[in-house]
Amino acid sequence: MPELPEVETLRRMLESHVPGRTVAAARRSRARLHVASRGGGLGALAGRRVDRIERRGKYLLFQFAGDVTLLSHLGMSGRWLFHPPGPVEPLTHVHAVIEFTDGSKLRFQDPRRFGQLRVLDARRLDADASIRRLGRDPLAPPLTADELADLGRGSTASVKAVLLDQHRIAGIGNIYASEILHRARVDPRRRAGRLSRAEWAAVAAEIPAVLGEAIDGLGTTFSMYRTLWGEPGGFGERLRVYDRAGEPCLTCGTPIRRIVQAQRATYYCPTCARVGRSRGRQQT
DNA sequence: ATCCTATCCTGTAGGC
DNA sequence: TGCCTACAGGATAGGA
Repeated sequence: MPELPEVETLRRMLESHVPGRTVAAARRSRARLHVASRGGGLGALAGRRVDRIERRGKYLLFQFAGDVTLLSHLGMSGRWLFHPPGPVEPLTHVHAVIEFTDGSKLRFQDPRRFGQLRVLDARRLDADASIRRLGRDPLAPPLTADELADLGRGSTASVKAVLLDQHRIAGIGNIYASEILHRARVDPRRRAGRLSRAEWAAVAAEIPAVLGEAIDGLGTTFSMYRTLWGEPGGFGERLRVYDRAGEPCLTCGTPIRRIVQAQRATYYCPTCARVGRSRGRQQT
């Protein structure tokens, strides 16, 4: 479900409502998430005040007073929902509840259970292998064409696989990889090591453009994703290729093609990608 | 090292 | 209506 724009949307909403609140009780339900918690249960959060909410790639980090971090990954279907004081509707697949002293609460819901929740020592986040191996955030500051070319240099993997590799770039997922490459007019099947400097420059320009617009739209709701208030994101109607197989390209009218790479759907316009291939050879 | 495949889990949409 | 299959925004272990 969630890629960088969805997680960042959640982070901003959490950041404006949660810091300053103190945990009265936090518990994890019996139904376990696929990746088991390490470093103790959520009980360690009781009595602690939330200082701030951070993001690393697709991970959310709740920073609590006393150097305690709650790490959360939404997997494919995870949601954080915020509830003001008062009764809440019952929900299935709720794996964790954090109650604050004022009666408000956060619930973590994740039907597919690919999500993650871990309590970590804030001073030693790198002790967590998944955090330690994360590549750099593509937005802060924006990746340059040179950095991207370095990340892809010598790689025989597809350029789409490189964009999706969280050890290289932390935050781009399956929807935005297709959108970025389409707008950059790069064929997703190209081997990353073969891209020209001009192609990397186009990709570098589209990464912040696409991710930024998606953040402005509060993310893309394809099916599961909801904001902190349970609302869908608005960027879905601005997708140009994802889930549009057979529909006309908004640029040239060619039917959008769906292929499978590494068992995951990729969408692209074959005409736009071919036009982009010749860039740089036709300038003055 | 790098790349690719299979796997974890549940819900939903579409074909019959 | 029900049954079946295919597919879904993720990361990761293990094999080539």
